[in-house]
Amino acid sequence: MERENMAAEENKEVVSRNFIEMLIDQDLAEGVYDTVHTRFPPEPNGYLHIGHAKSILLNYGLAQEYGGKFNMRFDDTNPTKEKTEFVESILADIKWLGADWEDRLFFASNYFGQMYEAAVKLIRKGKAYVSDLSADEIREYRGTLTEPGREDPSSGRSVEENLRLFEEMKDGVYQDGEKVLRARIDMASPNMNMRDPVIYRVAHMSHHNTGDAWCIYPMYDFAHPIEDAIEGITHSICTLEFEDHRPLYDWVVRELEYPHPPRQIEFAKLYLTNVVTGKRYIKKLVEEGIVDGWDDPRLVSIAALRRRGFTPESIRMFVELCGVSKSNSSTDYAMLEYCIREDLKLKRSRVMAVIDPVKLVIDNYPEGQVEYLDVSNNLENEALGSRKVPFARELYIEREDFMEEPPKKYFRLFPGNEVRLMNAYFVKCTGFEKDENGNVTVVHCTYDPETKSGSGFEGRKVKGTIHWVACGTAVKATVRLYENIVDEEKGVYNKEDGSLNLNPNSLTVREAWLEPSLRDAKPYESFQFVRQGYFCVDYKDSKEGAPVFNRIVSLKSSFKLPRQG
RNA sequence: UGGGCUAUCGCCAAGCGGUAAGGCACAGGACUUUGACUCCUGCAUUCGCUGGUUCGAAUCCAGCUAGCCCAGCCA
Repeated sequence: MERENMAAEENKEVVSRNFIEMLIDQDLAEGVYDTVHTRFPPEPNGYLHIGHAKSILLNYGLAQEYGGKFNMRFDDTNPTKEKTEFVESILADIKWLGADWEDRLFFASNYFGQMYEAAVKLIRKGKAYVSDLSADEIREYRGTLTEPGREDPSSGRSVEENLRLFEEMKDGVYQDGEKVLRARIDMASPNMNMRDPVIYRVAHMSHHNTGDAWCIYPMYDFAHPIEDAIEGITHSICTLEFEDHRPLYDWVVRELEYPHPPRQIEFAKLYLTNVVTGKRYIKKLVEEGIVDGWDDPRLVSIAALRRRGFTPESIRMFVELCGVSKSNSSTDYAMLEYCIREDLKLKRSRVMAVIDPVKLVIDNYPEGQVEYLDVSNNLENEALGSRKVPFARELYIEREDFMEEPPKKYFRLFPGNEVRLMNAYFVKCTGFEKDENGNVTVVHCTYDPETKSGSGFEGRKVKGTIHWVACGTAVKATVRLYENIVDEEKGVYNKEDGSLNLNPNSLTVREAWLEPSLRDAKPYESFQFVRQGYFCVDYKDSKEGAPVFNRIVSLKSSFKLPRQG
């Protein structure tokens, strides 16, 4: 009995809850809500990036955790910025991340009718009025951060007149900017958002969803609480910059008298160190041809991460590891790298690929002989099975795996030294050839047939093991190695003009030799190239029989080769 | 004295009055068919600063300091 208790005690996971969970627990305990219903409400005006993943996974995760529901909703209240193509890409990205909105896909624009009625209700209550002020005048009347605003000259209109004017706005009587509907709150509020915010504007423009049905569109601050209330959202989770808007959010749901008003909770955005997320910067990179699109593997859009070879699991792990708080923070990119390595290490085959080749000739191995070695795909995960790898007299090995004059503690190939060829035999370096420039062209060695992998040979040990690929059967492939696109030393942004400090070495393209089994690797398929890292087949540039591999992430290494030359 | 928010290790982040979790990174060591992985070990006498309350403060109070957000008919 006592032992059981102790076991139970040990198994009790010490998981601390984030502050949002604490608030939800409290709401549930106090009976404010009896369920949890969240949503992800992007505006379809661009592609999603790693920062959005946090919001998506947080909202979806919370709904899951509490057995509630999660809605997908496009916050498409401003036709000037929105496009259908973004709707498609956003849905694809969210699906890929694994958040499931089931049958609850909504568009704010489908609520325009209800929003119009809501505005009419406010007018009837004397809580909203039509203003004749221009945008510039409204700004003037709003006051400044330290001075209160002034009463709008139009604010004294009767309910009847406001109703008529607002209907005329809807009917297209007015030009863009000629009239707006304002909420009547407090022009002297220290919170700028409460100084009679504009809640409806005139915009004669086709909407991606409603076409030309409307020429007036609600503003975010008015529309968002209504969207949440209509859908029965309980916890409307958004980012910190909306904190100042919460009083307005609450004002709207209160004045509109929704029975179970949603509650807004804010959290800090996810930032990654030394990473470019700004749309205008990415646009510039694309326009200048520095990257090959918004899904260039060096970027951190969801599409870019997917193309690079990141998995949804790794991103979920990353977001979880980052945690949720209200302090502005910037997570180290190394944490993302850790997550993808962690996710892939048991899932992917470990294969041999030589990305900077030099020839190795085994002088005592019969010419023309080819041996098919049985190689495990992943020693830590037998479920991945095994494959046949051809072995022959002439191989490619990594250029850095041979040194004429080795530094201390170098235990790869050098004259007189013996190493293991991974999955094959011990070989002893007997010599090498150089060209007229002094570059090593061929390394010579002899092998010991006794030492074949798996034979149980225990006669002697070697300190080094190197990977290889047989020349005759190797597949040539393009391999792309990435570094940070910005210069980490100088900082992301140039202090003088705000431009990006680019890293000229952000992309290295190499011709590599691969095991023949990789000839038919399919787009998005990924592998661990022994010692080189994890690589994924590019979906864009690979052709039949000629895969292009993106390096997802390199492996950690505690051995650094001394500087060449 | 505009308002709001934040401040715990190089980076995230627990902690909610009882004497500083965890992860990443980093550094040692063991193991190893790749110097990876795995496994050990180390890594905040101190919580932005200064006072106060208390037997006891990262936690409560006061005052300061620093950073972020707000003056769109964007979201």
